[in-house]
Order: sequence, then structure tokens, then C-alpha cells
Amino acid sequence: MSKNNLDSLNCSVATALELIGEGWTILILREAFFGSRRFEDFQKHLGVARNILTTRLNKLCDKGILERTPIKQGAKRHEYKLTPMGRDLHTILIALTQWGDRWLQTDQGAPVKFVERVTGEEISDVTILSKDGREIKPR
Amino acid sequence: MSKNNLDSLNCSVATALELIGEGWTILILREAFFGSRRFEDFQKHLGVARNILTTRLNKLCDKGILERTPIKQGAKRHEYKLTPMGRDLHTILIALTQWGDRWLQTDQGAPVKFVERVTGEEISDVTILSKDGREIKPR
DNA sequence: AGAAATAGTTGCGTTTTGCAACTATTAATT
DNA sequence: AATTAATAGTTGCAAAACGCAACTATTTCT
Repeated sequence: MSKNNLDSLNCSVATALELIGEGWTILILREAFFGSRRFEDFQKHLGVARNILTTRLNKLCDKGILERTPIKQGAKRHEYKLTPMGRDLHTILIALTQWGDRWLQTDQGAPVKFVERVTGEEISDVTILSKDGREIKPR
Repeated sequence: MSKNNLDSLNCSVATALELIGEGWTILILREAFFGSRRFEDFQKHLGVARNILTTRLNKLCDKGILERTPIKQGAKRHEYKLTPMGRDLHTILIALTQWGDRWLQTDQGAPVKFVERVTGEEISDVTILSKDGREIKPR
């Protein structure tokens, strides 16, 4: 997939995919949402090759989706945290998860449920709403 | 990205990405939502290499996201159409588009707006709702 | 100080992509 | 019906991306 081709499509989806469409990137972001912060966390949970993880984390930081901050003040080691731009990817992650749960049989059902932190209630399916709040179906 | 690795994560996101996470696949699906049906439509609009397009369309058909149907009854040539499983990807496409529009500067603003067919009204941002309809923010 | 943990880097083989030319079949034109 | 153009791939080869395992360099812990 040549960068030039995608650019020339001049489309938000194409541009977004240049940032988060490479292999492992979305899974790395999912791990970040689930609380992973450090290189070894991501590596152990995902089993991704270390050199690939390095390049993905670097790119995500460069593009402002993750940020590197010291583990504690004065420390030399750093951790990778979602920026607001990164946290805003939650709709994509949840839409992906729910689509997967609806259409792809896994052996053990839906292994992860999203619940509200405050109430502990499960969230509902992602829906596309019109500006006045009615649900919209495709086409 | 080894298939084995992803499988062992046993996660809807990982499984979903095995189907739609390869290069060009999501853009092909976007074209399908925009009305492309035939091989040359996809190829011309995206500029994707023809051999890649072949393998992606085959996989999407194999997995039930697209289906091949004769262009008209009795015709030898076929077209690629979204199945219900494919149409249900609209949340992911819209979430991606809206994230891109919010965070990625393109030279000419948001080039595509999603509108309701019936009313012509623009749709609102994708939000994650709790089961009783309140909006939920990440964390 | 010494040992263990952490965070990468490096080299190399494999796989996936991209490109362009070529082929085969179907549909349109005369 | 024969010829031409359009459509839908296929093939071979070069370039880029990925995967693996071993190695290195810092930090942190004891």
C-alpha cells in the first residue's frame, strides 16, 4: 500500500488508516485501553515481535496518539499513555469489538464486556444516530 | 502478523482484524458502501494493484462480507455486493471517518458527509450509549 | 557492586505488497 | 458472424514489511 495512493484518495478513512492501519497497531491501542503502559506489557500481552512494537510505538507517539511520560518524576524509563486523540479512538475499538462479537464465532463467546465504570452496567451496541437522536441504518 | 498469534489472543478485535485488517480491505469496503460493485470500479477508484484487489475480494467473499451475484440474470460477469454482515460494518467505517475528520487535517476539510437518505439531515457523531441511552465517555 | 529486569537494536530469512505486462473471456459493434 | 473493445483477472519479478532470535545497553533492585 503506497503512501502516495492513499494520500491521493484524500479521504479521512485513508488518512486514518495510514496512522492506525498497520499490523498490530489497533491491538496495541486496545492494550492501551485495557491498561498496558510499558513496552514489556504490550510485548507480553500481544506476543508481537519487539522490533515491530518499537516502530509502532514510535509512530503512535510521533502522530500524537500515544505520549511518552516518565514512570514517576525524575525516572529515566517512560510509559506510553493514550492522548486525548488516542482515547477518542474508543468508538472504533468498540465498533470493531461489537461487530466481531455479532458475526464471528469464537469458541468461548464474547470474552470482553464493556461496562460503565460508574454503574457497572453493560453498554449497548454502537448505533449511528441522527442529530435528533433517532437510530439510523445503512443505505 | 502470524495468524496463530492473533488467534491465541482470543479476542473479537483480533479476529475481526484478521478479516478486515489487511491493507486496502477497509478502503474496498468503503467503496462498496459508496456504490462500487465491479472489479474495475474498485480498481479505478482506489488505484489498488489488480492482484491485491483479486485476493482481497476473494477473501471478503469467502468470509461472507461480500457476495458475488450475476450483473443481471443469466449474465456471466458478476458484481460484488455487501452482505448483511458487510453492511453491518457501517459503524466501523463511520467511526473511522469521524475520528479522521476530528483529528487529521486534510487540505480540503471533510470531503464526505454522511446524510440520512430519508431526511437529508447530517448524522451526528458516533457515541457510545449505555443501555438506557446515556452517552458514555472512555475510562 | 552484582544480578535481574527493562527496553530496545541488529541481522537475516520469509511473507506480503506493488507494478506492469500479458491472457482469457464476455459484451458491444458493424 | 466476425471483429473489436471492455472486463476481469493472472503471472513474474522486484521492493518493502514482517517475524524471529540473539545480542546490547541501561536502569533498578538487593
